Amino acid sequence: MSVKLAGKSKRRGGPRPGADSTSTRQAIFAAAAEAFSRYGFNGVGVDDIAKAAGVNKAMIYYHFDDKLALYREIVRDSLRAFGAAVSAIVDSPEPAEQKITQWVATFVAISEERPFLPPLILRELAEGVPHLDPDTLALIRNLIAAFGCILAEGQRTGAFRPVNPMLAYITLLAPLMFNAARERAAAHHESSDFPMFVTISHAELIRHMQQVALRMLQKD
Amino acid sequence: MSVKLAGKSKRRGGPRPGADSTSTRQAIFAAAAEAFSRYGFNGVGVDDIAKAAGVNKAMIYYHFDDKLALYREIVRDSLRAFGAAVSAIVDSPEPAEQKITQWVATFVAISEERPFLPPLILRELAEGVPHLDPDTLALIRNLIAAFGCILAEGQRTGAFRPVNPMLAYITLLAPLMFNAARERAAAHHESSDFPMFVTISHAELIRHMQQVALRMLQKD
DNA sequence: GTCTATAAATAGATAGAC
DNA sequence: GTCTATCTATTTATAGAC
Repeated sequence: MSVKLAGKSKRRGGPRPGADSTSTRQAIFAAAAEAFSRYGFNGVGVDDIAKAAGVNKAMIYYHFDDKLALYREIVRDSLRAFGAAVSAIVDSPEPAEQKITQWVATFVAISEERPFLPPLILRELAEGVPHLDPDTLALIRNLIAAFGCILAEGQRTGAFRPVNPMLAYITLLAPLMFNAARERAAAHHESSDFPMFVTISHAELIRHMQQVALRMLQKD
Repeated sequence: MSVKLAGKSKRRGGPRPGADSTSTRQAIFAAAAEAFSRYGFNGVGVDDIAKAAGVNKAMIYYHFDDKLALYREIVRDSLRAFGAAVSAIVDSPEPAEQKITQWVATFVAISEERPFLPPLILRELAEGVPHLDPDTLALIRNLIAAFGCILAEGQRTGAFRPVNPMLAYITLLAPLMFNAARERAAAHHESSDFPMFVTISHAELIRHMQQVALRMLQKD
C-alpha cells in the first residue's frame, strides 16, 4: 500500500505545522483516487470527494492546494511506485524474456495494489495528458524508457526480433490497462450480462499476456 | 462519411416538420463528436459545442433532446457503421486468418473515417459505459459477438489455437483504440517530445497488429 | 429555425468561527 | 484541524421574441 504522501506541496504560509492529521489527508487521498478513477477528473466534484472521505469540503482545500493538485499528487504517487517496481526488473540479472514476463506480472500486481491507477492513466493518456505537470510526465517517460531497455537488451542478445518499441509497448500496456479498467467497471455495473464485463482471473490474464509478449517478440 | 442521422428521436410535439436544416444538425453533430472525443462527456459544455458548431446554444436543444441524447446519437451512429463493416467481414467466404487480419485493417480504416470514435469508446468502456442506453450496448455486444464468430470459425477449422475470446478481443482492440487515441492526443499537444506521442504510420500499425493477431492465435 | 435573455442548479474556492 | 456559511463562476436547460 504505502500511500506515503509527499507533504511538501502544502505548508506555505498555512497554519503552524505542530499537529499532524495524516489520517484525514489519507482519507481524502483514497477517496479522491477512487472517485477520479471511476468518473474522471471532470466527472468528480470536490464535494463528492469530501463526502466519500467523510470530511468537509473545506478540508480538501486545507490539505491540498486545489482539485488539480490533489489529482496530480495521486497520479505522481502511484507512478512512482510503479516506476520503482519496473526499475527493479530492468536492473535484475535475468535474461530479457524473463524481464518481459516479469513486467507483465508486475503490472498486474501493481494494478491489484492500486486498482484506481489503470483507468486513471488510461484516460489521461487517451486525452493527451491534459492534467499532468512536467514532473509527472517525466515519470511516464521513465516507464516507457524502462520498457525500451528490456526490449533493446533482448534484441542485443538476439532473443527478440526487431520491433517498433512504442508499438510493442502499446501492445502490452493497452490490454492490461484496458482489462483493469474493464474489471473495475464490471464491479460497479448492474447488468452483468454485458459480455464486456465477463470475469477473467488474473492468473489467466497474466499467462495470456505473457504469451502474447513472447510470441510478439519471437524471431521468425 | 455518411453522418446520416436517424431523425426519429426528436420530432415529438416539436415544430412542424416542414423545413429541414440538416446542415445545422450535422454541424452540431460533428462539433459535438470532436469535443466529446477530446474532453469526454463531462469535459464538454453545451456552450462549447454550440460555439464550435457556429450556432447558438439553444439550437442544440432544438435539434436534440439534451446533452446526453446528443452524445448517445453520436456513439450509436458510429457503432452502426463499424458494425456493418465487421459483419461484412464475418460473412465473407475468406478463411479465418484473412478475416482476422481484415478485422484489424477495418478497425484502422474506420478510425480514419471517424477519428473521434476510438477515444470516445475507449473512455466509455473504461468507465463502465455509464452514458449508453441498452440499444447502444446491444451494438457493442454485436461487435464482440462478431469477433467471437471469427475466432470460433478459426478454431473449428483448426487454424487457431483455443483462447479466451474476451482476452483475444482485448488484446487486439485495446492497442488499436489506444493508438488511435494517442494519435489524436499527439496532434493536439504542444510538447511533442513526449515519447508517448511519437508518430506511427497506419501501415506499420496494421502490419504489426496483424502479426500480433496471427502470432497470438497460431498453434504452438 | 435561429436568436437573446434568463432561470435554476451545481461547481470550485474562500472567509471566518470554533 | 475541522466545520458552517457563502461568494462567484459555470453549466444545463428553457422561455419567448423574430
